[in-house]
Order: sequence, then C-alpha cells, then structure tokens
Amino acid sequence: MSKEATIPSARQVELLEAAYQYALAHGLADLSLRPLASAIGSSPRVLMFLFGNKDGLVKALLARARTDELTVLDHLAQAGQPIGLAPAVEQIWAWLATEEHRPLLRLWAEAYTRSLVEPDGAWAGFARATVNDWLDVLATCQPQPERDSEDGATRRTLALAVLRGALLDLLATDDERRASAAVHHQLALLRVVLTDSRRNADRPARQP
Amino acid sequence: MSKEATIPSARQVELLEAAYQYALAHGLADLSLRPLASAIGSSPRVLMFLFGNKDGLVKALLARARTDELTVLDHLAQAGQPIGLAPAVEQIWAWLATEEHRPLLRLWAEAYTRSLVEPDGAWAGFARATVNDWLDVLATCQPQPERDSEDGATRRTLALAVLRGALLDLLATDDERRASAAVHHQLALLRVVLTDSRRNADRPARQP
DNA sequence: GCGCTACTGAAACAGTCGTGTCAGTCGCAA
DNA sequence: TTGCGACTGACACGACTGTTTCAGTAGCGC
Repeated sequence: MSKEATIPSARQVELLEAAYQYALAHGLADLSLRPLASAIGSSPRVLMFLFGNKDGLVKALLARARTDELTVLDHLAQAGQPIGLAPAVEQIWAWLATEEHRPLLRLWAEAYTRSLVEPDGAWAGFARATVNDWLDVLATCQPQPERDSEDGATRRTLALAVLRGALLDLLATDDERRASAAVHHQLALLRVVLTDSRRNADRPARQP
Repeated sequence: MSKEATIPSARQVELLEAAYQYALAHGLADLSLRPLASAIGSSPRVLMFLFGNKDGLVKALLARARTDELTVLDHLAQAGQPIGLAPAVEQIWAWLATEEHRPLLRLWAEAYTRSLVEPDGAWAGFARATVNDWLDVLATCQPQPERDSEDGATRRTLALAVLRGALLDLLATDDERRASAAVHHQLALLRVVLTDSRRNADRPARQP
C-alpha cells in the first residue's frame, strides 16, 4: 500500500489549503518548511507527518494548483460545447487578464519553467501536463471534423501559444491594454480569414 | 565609486564564462557557490572576491545571458532593416526551434518567471527587460509608418506572444513539428489577410 | 631588494535546511 | 477505563548555505 493512495484527512486538506494560499503569495522557489509552518499556524513536524516529506507537500501543492486551473478552464470554455476556437480564446483570455488571478498565474508560470529545468523530483512533468490539459480543453471547443484533423491540432496549438505568450507579457509588464489588444487583434485576424474563405466559396478566386 | 562600475578583469570574464556554461547545464534556481566553484576549478572565496557576493554573480550571469540573446536577435532580424514582421518572426523562430539553443532558452525562461515571483534582488526587472528587448528588435523590422503606430505596437506584441507561446510549448513537449506548424500557420494567416486587403483595394467590398 | 596589486587556499562563522527522535495530548470506540 | 489512531511540541542531528577572517603567493614597476 503506497502512502499516496490514502485519502486525505480533514486536517490535511485544511493545511494544504492554507499552504496553497501561502504559496500563491510567496512562490514555490524558496519555499521552506519552517516559515511556511509558522505562517499557517502549524509546525514542520506536522507537515512531515501529513505529507511524508517536502516533496510530497510540493506535489500536493502543484496538484492543488492544477485542479484550480482545470476547473476554471472547464467552466470557462463550456467544456463539451463546440463553440469554436475563437470564442474559447476570447473567454479564456478574459479570465487570464483579470488582475485577481495574477498570483495563481505567476505560480503556474514558476512551476512550469521549474519543471523544464529540473525534470525530476516533485516538479516532474508539470509543464507537459498543463500543455496537454489546455490543449484538451481547447480541443473540446472545436467542432468536428476540425477537432480530429491535424490542422485542428495546429490551430489549437497556435491558440494556446497566443494565450500564453500574451500572458507572459502581461505578467511581466502589467500592460493589460497592449496584451489584450494583441489577443483581440489575433481574433480579428481569424474572423477576417473566415469571412474571406466564405466569400471565396461563393465566388471563385480571380485569376492573376 | 561603486564597485559595479569597475571594468571586469581577465580572470573575471574567464570565470564568468565558465560559470555561465555551468548555469546553462544546471539552471539558476538551486545554484550554490561550492558546487559551482569546484566544477569550474575555482573556490567560493574567489567568486566572492571577484563578484562581491552571490547576488553579484547571479546578476553577472543574467547580464551575460541577456547579451547572448541580444546579439543573436540583432543578427537574426538584420536589425535596422524593415524587412517586415512576418519574415522576422520566421527567422527568429527558426533560431528558437534549433535544438542546441534549448539550454539557453530554458535558462531564459527560468530567469523570466523567477523575476516575476521575486521582483527584488538579482532577478529584478529581468522579465520586463527582455520583453522590451524583443519588442524593440521587432519594431526595427517594421516599416514606417507601421512602426510608430499603435496598431504596429499591437502587431509586434502579438508576434512576440506567438513566438514565446510556441517556445514554451516546445520546451515542454519537445514536439517541434507541432510547434513549428503553429508558427507557420500564423504566418500563413498573416499572408492571407495581406493579399485579402490588396484585393479589396482593387475592388470595393461586396455589400451584404 | 621593496611595495603594491591581483588573486588564492584553508578554515571557520552563524544560520537555515530537511529530517528524525521521543514524548506527549487529544477524541472516540469498545 | 482502556486502548488506539490521529495529531502535535520540543529538540537535536548532520548537511549545506553565503560570508568572513587570516594568511598567504605570484607577478610587476621601481
């Protein structure tokens, strides 16, 4: 019987929640047990007892952040409804750009790059996991047959890239006007080629 | 006279270069003096003497990485030549996607997000600085009057977002095919709206 | 020779880290 | 009341951290 398979006790989820709030405020990079424990009214001894070791605690925190992110994504994109990629991007961006979500997104970015540099240990696979999480959600927003086509995969990869690139910019510069303008510029681009392809469907392209 | 204003000695640049190679391989997050020093054939004592303290060393390493990045960008985009945003993106992406540049880009990503979480200390302002670096280079690739227009700023912000979003994806999944396809899909998008706007210039749009 | 600057080795400082040990204190079921 | 499982406090261990102290050594202008 592995220790991770045991269901979390009430005290465990309580302390995890407190530790999560602390991590949102202070980051994960130089997280250490004693300051964390004293901040959330606990002790290193108790954290060790409940999470096994520090790695277990960090893993639990990352898992906590990931579920946060996933529930939000599922909600936003109205998962299962093929509303199309562009509306999904618009909704997701509106959520990303909200100021009160910055701590979570900073934490996410930190865990992401950390897992790139240090592929072993508690962070292992976090980056790859979130890429797949987001791509999956975006996929459910695409109508068939686009969803299963290779072109569809390229489209949602691009959509994800725009979202994350703009997010990185936003986190660094706090210039929401410019970042949002870029995202909406992309949405306008997509709209143009859509109407263009419809027009071309009505009338064959001019011969040069 | 501040210590940072002194020109670096020969020994200093030699050790900085060695430490830079070490950081590329091991990351900056849990860099510590003793392992680094022994790996590059030096001692903590000497590093302290040459760089003042650990913060000074890290700052020097970040500055070193930044100049690396900037010289590359200047080279690639043929700085000063208004070749247009799309060709610039294409060239920059070709460089980013090259496998041997991954260590540098991982280091860059690490420093970027770290400076978001911990805005003081050695990392201060690194993220904001690189955003501006890249935006400036992209700006010099834009022809006038696009460059100075607000729309131009939006366009290069979007270009940067696509590049960095795709880069994050690439670093996490190592799926160069998909990431490159996304970037080229965007370039195709831009090409379509260009020809579209040219066609519309010839012939007024249909009335609905 | 002297003095000066640049650099270096060995050892120790005080502090923090994750972790382990030993002893307890609760609440609750039998 | 007893017993048991969940949880906790106090403290110490060894390893590691950045940094400092003291004592040098090599090269070079004079």
